[in-house]
Amino acid sequence: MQSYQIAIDRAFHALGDPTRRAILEKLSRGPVSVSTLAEPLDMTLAAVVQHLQILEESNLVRTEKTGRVRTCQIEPKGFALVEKWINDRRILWERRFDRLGALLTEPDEK
Amino acid sequence: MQSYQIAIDRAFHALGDPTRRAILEKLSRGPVSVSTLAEPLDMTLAAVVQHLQILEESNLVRTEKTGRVRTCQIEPKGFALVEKWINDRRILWERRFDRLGALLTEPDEK
DNA sequence: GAGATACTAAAGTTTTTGCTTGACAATAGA
DNA sequence: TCTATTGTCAAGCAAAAACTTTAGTATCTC
Repeated sequence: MQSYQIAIDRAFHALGDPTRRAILEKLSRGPVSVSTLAEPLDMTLAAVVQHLQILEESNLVRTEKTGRVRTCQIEPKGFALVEKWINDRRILWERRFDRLGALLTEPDEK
Repeated sequence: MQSYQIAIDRAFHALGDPTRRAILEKLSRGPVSVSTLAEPLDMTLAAVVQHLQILEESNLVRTEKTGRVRTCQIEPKGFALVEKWINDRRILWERRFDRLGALLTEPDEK
């Protein structure tokens, strides 16, 4: 399996683009085909497919082809990774904040 | 105040770069100066300052200059925004999943 | 006040990204 | 079978992003 770091890199990079986030917003309402996904977007189908490849490689989207239509849906794994990264940071900075609070409320502690 | 959409765009774009995430990782352990932040990174100080500007504009970092040294620290607002976006998506796709589950466990429902 | 430190600002270069184009494959429906 | 639909692939291009260079300014320390 690919390293945690690479997976994090891919997921955050994928989320960095507004078009890809728009795709994810639509997919969170339910699975749709590539051309349905492309329709409201002001770009060619080929461009949308490229975005989908990036989303799939970062485990934010899963796709499956049946006949000639590829259906796309949300894949929670990538999201979980991103949330974990943020949470890990928060744990660190909140722990610091707690220590600071303790220091301020108990200034005589040795 | 800037629109929610612009704030989201900035925060996700800022998090998309690995160097900026490395900066955030360091800052979550506590406030540091710009040059301390730059030291382990394989780039010039000027480049780090540019990253910091982006992080500050996206409310992920707050900085304050005292004398000649600028001290940087985590600013939770940007993180909260990102988490909210992800959570909003999850609410949608999990609701769908629940309905699907109900449909599968109670197939005779009219 | 002289030198060292800690940045800042602007311009230029290089790399990456997002997108298009055009040519093509596979499947569905008449 | 022929035609429209749905998607794929690879090459190329323009804009954006990341980074460097150069030339500063402000402040600290001696």
